[in-house]
Amino acid sequence: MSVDYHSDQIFYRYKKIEELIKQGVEPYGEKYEVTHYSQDIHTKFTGLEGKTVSIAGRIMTKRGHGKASFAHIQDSRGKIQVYIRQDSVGEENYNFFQELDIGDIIGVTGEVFKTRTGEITINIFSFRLLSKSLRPLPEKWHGLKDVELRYRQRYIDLIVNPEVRNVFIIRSKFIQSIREFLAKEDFLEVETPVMHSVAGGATARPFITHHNALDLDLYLRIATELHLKRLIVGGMERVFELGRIFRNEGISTNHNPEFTSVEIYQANADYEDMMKLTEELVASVAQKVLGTLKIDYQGRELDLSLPWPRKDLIEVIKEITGVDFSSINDDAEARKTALAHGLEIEGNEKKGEIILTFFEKFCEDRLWGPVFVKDYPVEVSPLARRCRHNPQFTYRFETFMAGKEVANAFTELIDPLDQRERFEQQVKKRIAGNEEAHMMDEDFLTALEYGMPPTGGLGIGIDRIIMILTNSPSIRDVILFPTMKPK
RNA sequence: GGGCCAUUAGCUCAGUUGGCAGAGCACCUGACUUUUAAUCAGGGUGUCCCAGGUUCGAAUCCUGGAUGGCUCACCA
Repeated sequence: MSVDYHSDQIFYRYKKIEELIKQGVEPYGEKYEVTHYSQDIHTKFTGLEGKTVSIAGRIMTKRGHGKASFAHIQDSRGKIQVYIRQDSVGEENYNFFQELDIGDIIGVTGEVFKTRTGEITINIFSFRLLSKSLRPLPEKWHGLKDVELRYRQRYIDLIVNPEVRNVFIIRSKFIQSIREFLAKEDFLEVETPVMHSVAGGATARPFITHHNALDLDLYLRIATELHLKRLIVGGMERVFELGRIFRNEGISTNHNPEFTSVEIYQANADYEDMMKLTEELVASVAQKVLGTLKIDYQGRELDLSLPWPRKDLIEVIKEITGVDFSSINDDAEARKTALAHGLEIEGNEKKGEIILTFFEKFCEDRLWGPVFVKDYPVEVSPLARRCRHNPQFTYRFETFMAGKEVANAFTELIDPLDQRERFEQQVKKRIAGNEEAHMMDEDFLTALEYGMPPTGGLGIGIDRIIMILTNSPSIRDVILFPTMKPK
């Protein structure tokens, strides 16, 4: 048997397993019939006092007092104290219980009572070892703090740090509530390919994989956008997809290579409708999951009460930097302004690109929000419809909360001729070396050529909103297994 | 990819000027029949992240590397 007992503690526990087997005790048992969760016993104590209950969970603490012992058992809902005494289970069983270790999973049956110090407790009269733990758990008082271990061995983090479990419960409820909200609004959840022959719908570098039988390189999707719009062409007037997307870029407290988005498309709608949908969806789901619209994020309040303000991108830049791009008329002048503000430029940027850079560098992280920033330059919005009053801009907005971009939406570009021109502009950038620029997607253009109804589209970054709702400083705190280099 | 910081017992952390490797919890031996971070008596269990170097002597100083965190760049 190959057991890594590099420490004495693992060695002792391994010896215990051998001893158990010798005594005919199964160290890895079958299921235990449970009647309650630990939480039930606390919340329904009045009705349960004196009754017999069965629970199963992991031993988290142990306090032996000679011929009686206390322990805490943790299940998915919390912890409950158990009490066992030799004169109620017999000497043999009692000695066996004493041999159990912190970390072992056991099932217990006993009577609910309250100790003299007032703690709700189960007085055990029978129990069974369900799973022997060979490795010692981190310390009970300080828990597991080493962030590397917390991410690499999230299961330990979940066992010993209850607040971590809570983050992921909120995450699950949040996602479930989004589904419920959209279903109620008649949106249909769909699943589109994760492997794409053209990676489109966003400005990002894709991961590449390979299909052996077809001898074909494929990209992992960087967005769900273009397939969902094909479905709008197909007459599915309200669709959404909630799922993982992949971008082959840097890792930071706000970026993980794989992350979760929900993209929502609604025919006969525009970006004004998407703003309403965004604020209603986020606010109602936050209210449901957290019970409040006033959120504390890293010591500062974020108020999600409706309506959220709408601001023009150009106005936001003017307010924060003093630069008025509405009076800057050509690319050269825009570049000069960028240089004057210390931005590094290559010399061939378009005005629209400079505007976006200005916004990202000087404004984004100062938008506590929630706020909708709207009307983005056409050069940086190749899938959005041009504004009627100014074709240099598009009906696109991004939503900011706590200085983070959490949503991106447009009145969709449905004109196949304009779309082709936009793709061609992107392809030029690709050829010039910009690996994030969009690829030409002929198949998508063909779909548009059949006619796509006027549509509003919206993408929401689930992880970032969950960061905010759970007051988490890093995206890795809301992803169960964040991307790590192998050790 | 750049900069800064971290890595010492299973976990959380000390470690002074370069001079025997430390504490708490956990663990081991024993006592204890309502404890609450149970208590009491005894026990240190270690590849000081790795590889070189300087030195009589390195956890400590130097060089290179690994992993992680923060940050900048890139992005959402």
